[in-house]
Amino acid sequence: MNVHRVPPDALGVKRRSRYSEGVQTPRPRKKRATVHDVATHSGVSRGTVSRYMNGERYVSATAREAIEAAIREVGYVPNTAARNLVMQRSQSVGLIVHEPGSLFVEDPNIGEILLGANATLSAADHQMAVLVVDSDRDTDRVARYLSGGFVEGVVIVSARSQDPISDVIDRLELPAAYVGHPPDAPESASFVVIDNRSAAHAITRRLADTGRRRIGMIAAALDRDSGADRLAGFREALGDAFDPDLVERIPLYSYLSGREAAATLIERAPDLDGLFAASDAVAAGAMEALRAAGRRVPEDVGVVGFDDSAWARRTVPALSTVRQPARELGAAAAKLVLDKLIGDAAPSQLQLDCTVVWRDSA
Amino acid sequence: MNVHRVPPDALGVKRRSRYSEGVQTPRPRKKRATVHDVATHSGVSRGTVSRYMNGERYVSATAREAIEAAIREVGYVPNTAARNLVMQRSQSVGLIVHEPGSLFVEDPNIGEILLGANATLSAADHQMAVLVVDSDRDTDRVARYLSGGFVEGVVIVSARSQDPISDVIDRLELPAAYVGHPPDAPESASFVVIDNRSAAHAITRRLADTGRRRIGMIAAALDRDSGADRLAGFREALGDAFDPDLVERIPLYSYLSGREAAATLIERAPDLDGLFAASDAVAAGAMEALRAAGRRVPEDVGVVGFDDSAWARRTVPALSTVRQPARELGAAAAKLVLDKLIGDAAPSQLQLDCTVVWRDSA
DNA sequence: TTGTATGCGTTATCAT
DNA sequence: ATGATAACGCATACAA
Repeated sequence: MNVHRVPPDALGVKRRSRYSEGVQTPRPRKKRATVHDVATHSGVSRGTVSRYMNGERYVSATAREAIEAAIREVGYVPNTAARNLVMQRSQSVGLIVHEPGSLFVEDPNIGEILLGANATLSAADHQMAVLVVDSDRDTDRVARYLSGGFVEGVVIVSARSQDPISDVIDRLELPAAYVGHPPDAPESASFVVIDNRSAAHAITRRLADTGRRRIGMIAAALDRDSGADRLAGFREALGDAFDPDLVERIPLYSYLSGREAAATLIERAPDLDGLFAASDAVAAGAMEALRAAGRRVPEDVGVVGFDDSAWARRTVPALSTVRQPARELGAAAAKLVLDKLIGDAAPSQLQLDCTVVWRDSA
Repeated sequence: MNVHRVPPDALGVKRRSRYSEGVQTPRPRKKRATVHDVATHSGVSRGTVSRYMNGERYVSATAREAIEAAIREVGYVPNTAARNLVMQRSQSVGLIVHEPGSLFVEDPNIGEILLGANATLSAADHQMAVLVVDSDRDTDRVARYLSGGFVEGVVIVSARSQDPISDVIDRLELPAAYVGHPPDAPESASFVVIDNRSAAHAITRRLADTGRRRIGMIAAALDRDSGADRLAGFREALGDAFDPDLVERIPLYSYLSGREAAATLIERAPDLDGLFAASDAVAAGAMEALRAAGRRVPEDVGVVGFDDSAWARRTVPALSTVRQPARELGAAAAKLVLDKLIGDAAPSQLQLDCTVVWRDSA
């Protein structure tokens, strides 16, 4: 009956009463060799072995050789848990992915973000541990994990509003950096975001420059910064030519809503000749609707998307879109955490530029 | 000058001499409250606090209240590193993703595998930590991490041939389960695989049953079991009708190589009327090439893929393919590790069945 | 250059 | 029901 309590108020998460539901047979692990074993086998003291391990000077050649032989002999492998305990550092950083399952699988950026963060952390010799939060139970357990000294800092990808994990991070004063900007983000955190507004501005401008007169938009996720900023950029780029009737709003970035929205839009405005979709998935859906309505892309309607995801290369014709520097986002977030780890870098907000990728759909 | 040596022979990996390249200012962390603090503040002993934390009986109501107040007061959060050290368990399992970057981003199954593994581990209240191996440096660091008691077991996804990580796992006798079957897998490990051969056989058979006479294949990743077995199943299904000239080989499962390979193939064999692509991404690329060459799918050429990834539903027409139970693969692998953690389950090999999903492309 | 002793924060074993 | 005390494996200040 192995029950462990996390102090409720300290973490601010619903307390879990049990570590494990089932039987908890503590399986007898093979005993591993310790510094002590190496010391006795090599005839030196533990201190000297430790010094050897940490590469300090003042280890004689004879001692070194004896130690190396002993290590081989007993098969010594350092215990990092002990090392962490005494050094108060783990050389590792958590990366929290907080997404409903389907999105995690679909989102093309997430993998790149992981890779970018890992590359940066790796260069600084920090281990990245990805923690996926997929249920309330996960939330709870991850909170315990974070509080346990496993990680020295954390990168958060796509945090939710009112995310309990954010509370924990805040309370623990864990150095953190967010990719994206959750509405209720803690003051102490740093952020890396893309400049949605100016990117939307740029691609809309470019669409207009191809001679399109009646340009509409399918705006999505207006409750998030990303969605709202893309609409703002679109509006800004069009200036006086902006027509509210040409904007169709949908809640999520999805293929299906994109298809429906486009159908509605061309019915309302048959003279539509340009379309900015808030994401590539939306754009793909819209292109399908346009095709079904007998409009040719790009001849009749120019279509542009956002993300440069796998969708963009799959549509026919290939989609003109905005490339999100996903890898750089991950790298930058990791860098921010590392900075906080070294000195006490002030919370900062980084904005990365996107690039327009012009293909055949407009 | 913080240098740490991993005993070369114990781990069998190239030894890293330094933990970090740059300056290593050990940033003064905020001192966190300990059991000791809680004990003194509440007027009970450390033992009692520990018992309270672990939910054991024999804690009086008065003691409980005093402890709870003290915890709130000092903001106590348990230190898992210390807990791990004394308990010799971390309640967490590593999941190693060993992929070249691009593949990690492209592979639709990896996300599902993660989710499946996480769900299973989560149910057993174990934390999953995803470790991505993307460079030699990563290999080294992950080896250290594994040896450090951070994780009690490990799930390995898509291990490479001669993977140094596998050596480490073997040497540490870390309970492990592989998703997929690396050629030089250690005897001690367990595996979860899909039956690539018979799945390839089944879908090829079905393709032939639609009346196709000249059936080709784009075979990928032949250095892995998955790739080799799919080719074997294809060949087996065709029997005497198998024509080596109709097989095009590519190194990776990718859209672009699929497109190129298909172009080559129809040039070499213009009478091609059926095509088995080793993955959906490859199939999508192939369909693009067929379209470009003026062939209609499925009228002129029937195309089938493998994976039932997101690709399969994006192609026009929708792709007939083989569904990989990716989520179940992850779940099963995690379960195997958990079993080893509880008792000493013998290494086992699990084979999961795939199902043919027949859509419109053939 | 090396050995000794102490502490890191917890759990566990004894007493009481 | 509770309090002392000994581990856990390692790093390090200090003594030698």
